[in-house]
Amino acid sequence: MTATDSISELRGAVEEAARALRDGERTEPPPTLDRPPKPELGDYSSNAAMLLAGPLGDNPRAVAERLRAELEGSLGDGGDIDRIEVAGPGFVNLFLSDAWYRRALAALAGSGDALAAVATDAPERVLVEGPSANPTGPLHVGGGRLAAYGDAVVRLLEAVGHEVEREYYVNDAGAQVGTFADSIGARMKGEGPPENGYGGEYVSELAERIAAEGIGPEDREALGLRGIELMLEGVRETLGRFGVGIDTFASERAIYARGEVESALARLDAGGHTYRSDDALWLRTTSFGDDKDRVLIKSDGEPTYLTADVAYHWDKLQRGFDRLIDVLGADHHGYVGRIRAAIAALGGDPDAFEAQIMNLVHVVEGGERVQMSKRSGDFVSLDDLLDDIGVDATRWFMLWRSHETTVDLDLELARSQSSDNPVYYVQYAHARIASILRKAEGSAAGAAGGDGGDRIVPLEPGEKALIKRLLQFPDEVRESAARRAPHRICAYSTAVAADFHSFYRDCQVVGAEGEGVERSRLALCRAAKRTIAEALGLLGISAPERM
RNA sequence: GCGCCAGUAGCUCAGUUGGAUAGAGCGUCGGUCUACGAAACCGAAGGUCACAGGUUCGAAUCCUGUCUGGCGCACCA
Repeated sequence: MTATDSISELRGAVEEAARALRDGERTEPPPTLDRPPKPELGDYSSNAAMLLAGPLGDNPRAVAERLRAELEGSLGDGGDIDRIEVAGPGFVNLFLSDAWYRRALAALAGSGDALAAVATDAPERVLVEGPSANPTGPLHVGGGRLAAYGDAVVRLLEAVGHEVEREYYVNDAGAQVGTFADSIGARMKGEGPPENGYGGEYVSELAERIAAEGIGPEDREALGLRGIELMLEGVRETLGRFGVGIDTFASERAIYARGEVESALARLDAGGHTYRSDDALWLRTTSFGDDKDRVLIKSDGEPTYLTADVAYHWDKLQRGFDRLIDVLGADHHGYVGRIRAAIAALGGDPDAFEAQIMNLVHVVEGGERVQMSKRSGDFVSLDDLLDDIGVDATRWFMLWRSHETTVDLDLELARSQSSDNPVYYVQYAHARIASILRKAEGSAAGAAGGDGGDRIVPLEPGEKALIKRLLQFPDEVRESAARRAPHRICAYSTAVAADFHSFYRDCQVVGAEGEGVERSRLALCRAAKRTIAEALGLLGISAPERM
């Protein structure tokens, strides 16, 4: 038996009862099985009667009564329920027995991995691209948010059984490389940055380092290439330190070098999707839902950024991925229509392409926003942030809000190692449990293990609440993965920690009296500890044994 | 002007295939350490879910319109 079975069994029983009332016909959408808002309303609750009222032509409360009779038969025989009530507009509320809770806990304790049960029935090959920040400077906090998010989404997708690769697209071609080279060259000559150039302190350091390698300011190409190479090295180091693994770095130059841009252009041309106007080559993206057509080759003969990107996305599809997820900054959201259109024009499935738009992150200190601008060089780099508040707090504060909303990262809050800081709150719960388990190793019950299945003492409300919370984990992971919403995992782990702390206040664990009580509470502690660790693991955050 | 995102407690935000009296953290006020970690717990105050219509047994959630804020609307990347 696995952890989800306790919930799935109940859900199945409700669906079964609903079907019985409709002579075997299934109800669409399927009835819910939720936790009601208040404990007086039972352990679990279903809206099945309201859904059935229409088709059956009966009022919801009457239908609910019939459902209750069905369920009392099916669940009652197994001794799973204390009682069933009909309430409100027609909710069917289930009050579960201690026997059900003991079995649920045994199932939790018995499965070595809380996530074992979440596998999807439709695994996909997915490529997640991000943060793909320009290699003309170090990663800043915005890139860090893209990286943290992309990485958490990858972990979620892998947890539910998808086959995922992570890729970083390197813009190492085009005009910006020249600008970057000029900026480095200017520094070598002791000059300020050129107009629209890069002026950060790191450019000076780069200039020094590259000069020492014997490359002079006049060698523009070598300057640009080497500069980007070195920046990318730094990016890799930062990402590594941040716990973000990238499987492949895809080079824009390489896309050109392999002739993929030409072949993409040829394919678009052959499909009749391009035309010439004003000396430029245009892609008719409006045929595929874009607002206006886009230029592929400028009148000066140079391709646009879009052209390489189209070739790149086509390349990704050709590599056999079922789904492409691009993690993009909010300032790129105008871009997704073009890519979709281009994919369609190339004959691909535009729905295979999915853009996750990340909103901005503002670093706040003392109520004021710290300014960020790569051009002036006055920005908070991800490295600086990691030095300041550490990997765990950084990841937490970049993930705990929906990616669609802007987030203010309050340095003082993130730095504080106190109860104010939610990441420590969750980690503290984990460390506290670890401490209890260490203490229990000496006791007979702790050494014996087991799940307390022989327990006859009734369960406390705090124990039941925690068990229900832990049972929720697989659904939470599935939902978070499906919606690409790691912030839900932050909220969930906070809730587990809160439920644990309440349980801990009410229930003595080590040395608890009563047959099997200590054993069952230790089993609950182990399950809670493992769940917190796995939840934090999905976020790339550590779960310390001590703090 | 057009598009995307947002508008929920004093602040920061959760809350989507439509469910019961809308939640959490911070802040404020008041309690709890001679038992396993007080980095914790318990309680209180705090809401026209931006506004107006609509859909139905039921709307923060779906539809339409309006207002406000952020971002984007290149032969830049």
